[in-house]
Amino acid sequence: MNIGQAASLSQLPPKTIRYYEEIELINPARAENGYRDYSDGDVHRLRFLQRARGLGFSITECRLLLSLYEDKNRASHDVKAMALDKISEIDRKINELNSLKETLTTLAEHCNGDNKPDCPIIEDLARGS
Amino acid sequence: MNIGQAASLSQLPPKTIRYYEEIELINPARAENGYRDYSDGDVHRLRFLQRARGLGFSITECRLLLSLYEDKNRASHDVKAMALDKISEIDRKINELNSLKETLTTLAEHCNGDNKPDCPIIEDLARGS
DNA sequence: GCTTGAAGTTCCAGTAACTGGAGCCATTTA
DNA sequence: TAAATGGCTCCAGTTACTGGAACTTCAAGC
Repeated sequence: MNIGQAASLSQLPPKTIRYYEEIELINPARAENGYRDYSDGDVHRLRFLQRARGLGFSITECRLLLSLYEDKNRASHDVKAMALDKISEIDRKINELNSLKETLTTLAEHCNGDNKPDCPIIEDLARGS
Repeated sequence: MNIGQAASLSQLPPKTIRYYEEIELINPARAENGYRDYSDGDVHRLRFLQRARGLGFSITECRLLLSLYEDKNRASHDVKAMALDKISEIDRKINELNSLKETLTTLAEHCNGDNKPDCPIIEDLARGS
């Protein structure tokens, strides 16, 4: 498929997809006319990148995450260690999102009236985790 | 307190903190000697920024989130609408992190032996959400 | 009191990860 | 066949930092 379809399936702009090719995160085939030709696998990869980037993982971390699945040469216990490491990072992020959500929920509940109360909720948010 | 202490409390490098001042995300006091002087409130703000940035929110979004708490002039229903909007975004991120975590957990469990199996888990990951 | 090293300051240049635009070619649609 | 649409490359600009030079300030030891 062309880059446009890959873009709408992966939720990434074409510009970004071309950039990911430039930095060798993907390597799509080329059609006879010179157009990039994306496979379903390519789109899955792009979709993964879109999500992981949106969750605050750097390109380097994305490369690592991708390699966890794809690098057949790495020793199994290394894969496991890295996976476990990433899992605890993910747990941390989930906790932080939950505390942020809780704060926003409280805010939304308390701001029903016409006047915004002077809620110092940010203090709790910034303190906790 | 000086920038070094603010840095270690907020988990942000001093460079980044100075940059946040430059783009007017914080406005610390100055001591007589010209050193920046951070209050507890400043540190909370920095800590919040550190977390929100790490969760994939852009600087613009961080500004919005901060303004939700601090802008006394905005109408209450606007605050509520924005808060609810951010809450659904947070829910989406949490779901994505959970699916990513599940995938990595499966990977870690399946990669106990000496040889890494050829798991096509990435397919599920990239497809789902 | 002096020195020396760590930590602060500004300023400027460089990097990561895109993003927009010009100018050109290919394909689809009217 | 003409025009709109979508692809291509290349280059410049933006966002969000990050590193380094050159200088000042402070705290600790002699």
